[in-house]
Amino acid sequence: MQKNLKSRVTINRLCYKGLDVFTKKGYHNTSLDDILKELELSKGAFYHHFKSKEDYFIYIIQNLVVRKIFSLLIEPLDTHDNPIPVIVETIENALEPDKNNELAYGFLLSDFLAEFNNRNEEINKYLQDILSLWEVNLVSLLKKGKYDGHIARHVDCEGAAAYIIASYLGMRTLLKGSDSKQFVYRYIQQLKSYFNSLKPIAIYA
Amino acid sequence: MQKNLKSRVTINRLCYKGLDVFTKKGYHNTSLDDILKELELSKGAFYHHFKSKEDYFIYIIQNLVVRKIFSLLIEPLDTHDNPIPVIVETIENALEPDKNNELAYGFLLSDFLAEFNNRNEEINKYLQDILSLWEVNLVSLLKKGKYDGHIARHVDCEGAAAYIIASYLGMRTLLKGSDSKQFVYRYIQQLKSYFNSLKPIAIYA
DNA sequence: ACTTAAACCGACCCTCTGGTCGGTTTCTTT
DNA sequence: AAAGAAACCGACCAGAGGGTCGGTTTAAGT
Repeated sequence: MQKNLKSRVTINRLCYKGLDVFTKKGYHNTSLDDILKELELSKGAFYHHFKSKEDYFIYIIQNLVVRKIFSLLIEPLDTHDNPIPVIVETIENALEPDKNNELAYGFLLSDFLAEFNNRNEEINKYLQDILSLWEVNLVSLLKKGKYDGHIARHVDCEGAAAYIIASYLGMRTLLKGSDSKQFVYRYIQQLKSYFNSLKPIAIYA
Repeated sequence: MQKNLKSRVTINRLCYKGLDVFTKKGYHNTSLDDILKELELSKGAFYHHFKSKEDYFIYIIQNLVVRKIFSLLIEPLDTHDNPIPVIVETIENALEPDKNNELAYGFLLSDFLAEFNNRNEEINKYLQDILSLWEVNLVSLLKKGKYDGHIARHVDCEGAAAYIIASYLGMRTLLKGSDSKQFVYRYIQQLKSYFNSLKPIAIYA
C-alpha cells in the first residue's frame, strides 16, 4: 500500500475506534491501551500520528463529531419551508438509531459537554463551537419562520432555540438509561406540543 | 471531642468537600489526594471511614445529592394546587443560584448521569433512582392536574414529565457554558410556553 | 491509672497510563 | 541498488493514584 494512504487508513481506524470507546467509557476513563489493544497497534504507531491523547481527542471531535452533527442536525435546517416540521423531522431523524447514524453520535455531545464543561478549556471550546453553530442556525431558521408567519411574533427565537437544544441534550441523557423506542416517540410528541405553543394563535386554534 | 461525634464531623467534611471537587472536576478526573490535601487529612483517615473511592462517592450521592434534589425539586411538588405554576416555580427556585442552593446541586445530576451512564452500573443505579423518583412525582402531579381540569385530557403525562426533566437536565448542561442570568430567564419563559400547550384549550385561548 | 478501641497518620506498594526512544520494517526516490 | 524517510514496534520510564498497613494519638470504659 502507498505510504500516505496507509497513514490515512491508520489514522481513520484510530479515530473511529477512539470515538467508539470514548463514547462508551468516557475520555478520562479510557486509556490509550484500551484503544490500541483492540486495533492491534502499538504506542509507537499512535504517537507517530498524534502528539498527545488530548490532541487525538480534539482531532476526533473536529473530524467526526463536528461533521456528523453538522450533517445530521444543522444542514437539514437549510430550508425555506415552515421551520416547525423541519426541525421536528430533523431531530426525529437524528434519533433514528443506526440509520443515517451508525454510531449514537448524539450522545457524544451531551456526554462530552458534561465531562469537559469548565474543566478543560481547550476541548470545551470545540464542543461549544458545535453548540453555537447549531444554535445560530436554529435561531435564523426560527426568525425566518416568524417573518413568514409560521411562528408567532411574540416568540423569543434565541430562547426557543436554546430550549430545543436543551431538551434534545437532556433527552439524550435520559435515553441511555431507559427503553428507547417508546421514549423517543414520546419525546417527539412533546416537542411537537411545545412547537404548538410557538405557532400564531390563528393557526394553533 | 466525643469519638462518634468526631467521626461524624470528619465524614461530613469529606462528603461536602468531595461533592464540591467531584462536581468541579468530575469523578474520574478527581483523585483522593486532591480532596485530602484540601482537608489536611490522611489516606489512613479516609480509608478508616470508607472502603473505597466508589463507596465514598455512592455515600455522597445518597446522603447529599438525593436529599438535596428531593427537597429542592420533588418535595415542593406535593401540593393540591394547579400543577403548572407549581412546577415552574419549583424549577425556577432550584435554579436560583446560592439561595436555597449553596452548591450548584442541579449540575450534579446531569453531569454524573453523563459520566456514569452505561459505564458503572452500581453508581448509575443510584442516579437513576433519583430521576425515577422525580419522574414519578411529576407524573402523579400532572395526572392530578388533569383530573382537576388544569391540564388537557389529551396530554401524555409520562411523556410530559420526561420532557420537563430532559429540558431541565439539558439546560443545566448549556448553562455552565454561557451567561447564566439571561439564560435562566429565557429558559423559564420557554418552559411556560411549553406548559401553555398542555393547558385545556378553553384556558389557553 | 490502665486497658481498649476508635480515629488518624504517612510511608509504602502496585498497577495503570501517558509518553519516549532506539530500532526495524516497508515504501519511495533517485 | 542504495539511500532516505515514513510507518510502526515494543521495551521502558516516570508519575499518578487507589489502596494497605504498622504504628501513634486520643477518647471511652472500668
